[in-house]
Amino acid sequence: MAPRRVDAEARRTEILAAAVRTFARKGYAATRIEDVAAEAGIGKGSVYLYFDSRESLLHSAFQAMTTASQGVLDAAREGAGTPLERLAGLIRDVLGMIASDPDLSVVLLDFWAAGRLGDAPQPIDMAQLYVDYRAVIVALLREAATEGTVREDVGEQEAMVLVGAIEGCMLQWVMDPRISLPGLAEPIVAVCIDGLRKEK
Amino acid sequence: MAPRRVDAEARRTEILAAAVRTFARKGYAATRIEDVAAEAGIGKGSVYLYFDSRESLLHSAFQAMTTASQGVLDAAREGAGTPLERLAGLIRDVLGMIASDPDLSVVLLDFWAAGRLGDAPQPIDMAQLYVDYRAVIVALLREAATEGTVREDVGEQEAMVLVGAIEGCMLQWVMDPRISLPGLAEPIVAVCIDGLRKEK
Amino acid sequence: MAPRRVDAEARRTEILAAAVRTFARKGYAATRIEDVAAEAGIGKGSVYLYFDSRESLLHSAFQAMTTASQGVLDAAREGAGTPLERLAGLIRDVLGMIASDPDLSVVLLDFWAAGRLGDAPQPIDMAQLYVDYRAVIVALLREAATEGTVREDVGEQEAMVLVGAIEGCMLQWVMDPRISLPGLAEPIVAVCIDGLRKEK
Amino acid sequence: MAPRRVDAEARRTEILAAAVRTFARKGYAATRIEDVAAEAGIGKGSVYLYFDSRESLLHSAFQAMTTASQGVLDAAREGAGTPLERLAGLIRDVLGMIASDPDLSVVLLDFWAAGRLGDAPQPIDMAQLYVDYRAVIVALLREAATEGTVREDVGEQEAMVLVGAIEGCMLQWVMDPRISLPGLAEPIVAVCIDGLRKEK
DNA sequence: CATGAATGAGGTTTCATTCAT
DNA sequence: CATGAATGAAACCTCATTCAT
Repeated sequence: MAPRRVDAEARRTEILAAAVRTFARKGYAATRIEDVAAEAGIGKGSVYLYFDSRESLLHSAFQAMTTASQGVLDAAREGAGTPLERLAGLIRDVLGMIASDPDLSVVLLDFWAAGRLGDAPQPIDMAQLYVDYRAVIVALLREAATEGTVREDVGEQEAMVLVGAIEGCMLQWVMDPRISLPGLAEPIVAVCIDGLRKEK
Repeated sequence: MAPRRVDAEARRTEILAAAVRTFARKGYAATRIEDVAAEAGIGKGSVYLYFDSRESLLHSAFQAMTTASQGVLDAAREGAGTPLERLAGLIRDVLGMIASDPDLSVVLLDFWAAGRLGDAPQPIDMAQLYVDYRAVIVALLREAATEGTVREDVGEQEAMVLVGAIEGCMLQWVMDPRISLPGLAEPIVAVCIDGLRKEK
Repeated sequence: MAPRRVDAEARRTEILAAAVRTFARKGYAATRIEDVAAEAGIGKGSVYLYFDSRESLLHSAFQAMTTASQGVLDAAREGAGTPLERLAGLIRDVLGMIASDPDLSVVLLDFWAAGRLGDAPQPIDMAQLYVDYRAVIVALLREAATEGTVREDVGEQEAMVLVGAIEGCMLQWVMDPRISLPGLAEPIVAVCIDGLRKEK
Repeated sequence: MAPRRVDAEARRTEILAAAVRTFARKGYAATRIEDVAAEAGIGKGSVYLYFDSRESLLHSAFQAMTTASQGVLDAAREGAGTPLERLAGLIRDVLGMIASDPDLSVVLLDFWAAGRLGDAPQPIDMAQLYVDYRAVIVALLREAATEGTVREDVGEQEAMVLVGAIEGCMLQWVMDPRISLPGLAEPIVAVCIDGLRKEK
């Protein structure tokens, strides 16, 4: 019984990867289950052996991205170095993670579009992901403020700007893949942490 | 005849506004032509007297947003004041424009998701919009560099960070409307232009 | 607005009639929505303008049969004549009704088979129909008992036998249409009311 | 080898019993091969080692019922006693047989619904079963007529009424299991053989 | 023999679009 | 101009059946 649990898990992962590739290429709305099956090299019905529905494919992809993001956030929470160094590290890690799986990142566009429909039992809750991001960043900024390396009044709004810069850069990269995403890490650090203005 | 023309134009605008409201509420993918017609208080077939297809409604909404954006960009190009003042003004204007028509901004999620499908005769070219934004910002930054108010090496990447911060803040606001969007203008200016670090 | 309410009602009736014909010919299980549409001479999608689902077609057919049956039962309740005459009239009326719309009667086979699945919001409740039949027949039998024309102890069980004879004869007729259904009315009356045994 | 044969036969019987239970519970239309396999405690594919198809399960169940019925009919043909006693015995035997395997009887609903589709190589021929029933009953009635215990003119139609009463009572019991089916044997005998009317 | 993963035909239902009124 | 009934292409999902293990 259950001859190869590993295989079933692996197959599920293969299908999900095929789904992400297809979503990235055609967009979630235009992707048919049959497209995913063809991309995975299996029959249409087989997709349903591993996923309940087309929507659950999207949701599983979202879960994968959430898990990866949490890993990055954990690293930032537990990392070593000064707060601002860890913040810069977080920025680099996030962009690196995104660049390491471009397809999944492109599907972010569909997460955003689909996320607002709260009908699903487990909706795609991008808002929560941003809450988590901001919480980590706010903590780092407060720590830096305590150490006197940033302004005293930094808080939630500054975290929004930082998260925004990251997400907004990724967005521009998705729209125009000629942009080098990891190459944007330093400019983000330089602009948002070190400041645009000339050193006095 | 002339008044007719006005009426037709007005009717078209009404329908488009109804479409944007509906897209904002249910998302483009879940919006049926009949939903738009009901929101506009007209019959389903009448929508087709003013728009070619469901997709053209989305495209027209995109055009409206593009037009508004160009207005803001033109103002920044032609505005008075120092370059950094004009850049700060641009940031405030963009967020103000977005906040002034929240529904249209929510539909941005659908522009992003639909934009990548280049099949349409008139694709939704968000990438170009960001190119335009960056061009204006780069020009302002270069001007400021010439004046010596910012680092000499500012360029395209810094513009991406600024555009990213704006778009990324808007994104967070769309996902969580409790955020005050105009209230984010100053933090963006403070972080990205004035810098996070404590004044020495 | 609502140019022809009558037409819509008529169209619905036509489609239902087409559905009943198709169910009678192929059985409910083997009938596809497209079969019904073809029988009605319309497009597949048009069926859904008038009925929510395939199942609702069956349910509506059931309603039609129920309504017809209630008419016959009302006639028996309010009829004139001795109780046994009215009972005989009921038997004749039921068989006449059935024979007048053979298709609908054939669909009874599907009502029976589908009726037990109580998932539907308005299940096909044949059991209730038989309860109603038996109630009328018991009332007539009790009346006859009071008058002394039948045994004192007649009751629910004798009503079951009578209902059974009617339904069972109809069943045999459905399975073998060469049988004359109205021609069975007198034998039922003769056997169940007048008795099989030779007059002493 | 010989014991193998027995095992195979027994396994087939088990599966069929599981199928009948499942058909009775969910109806044939809603029963999946997997449901039957689960009920039998075996794998889905194993069902196909013993039965050709889903439909053949239904057909085999029908065969089982037919065989049981033929046994009852044979008993009536060869039984001892007066014709009317043997007829009464037949009625009791049929109801007893039905009550002894309620699940199989419930599946009658599906035999009826499926029986009319003559596409199958071995159709479910309920009509023939009723022909057989009537033949036996007609023979008994004619014999009774010869002996002078029933009217001279009894024939096919009276047999239909008797078969109808039996089948119709069973139908009501299937629809409403609170009814005691064996308890209906005496009322059927009393009404259809002894007569409803008061003894003079 | 036994299994259950894989398949794809087939059916239901939706909805963008058309067009007669 | 305005309408909404009609259409049928298209997509989801199910499940009977097969077959490699």
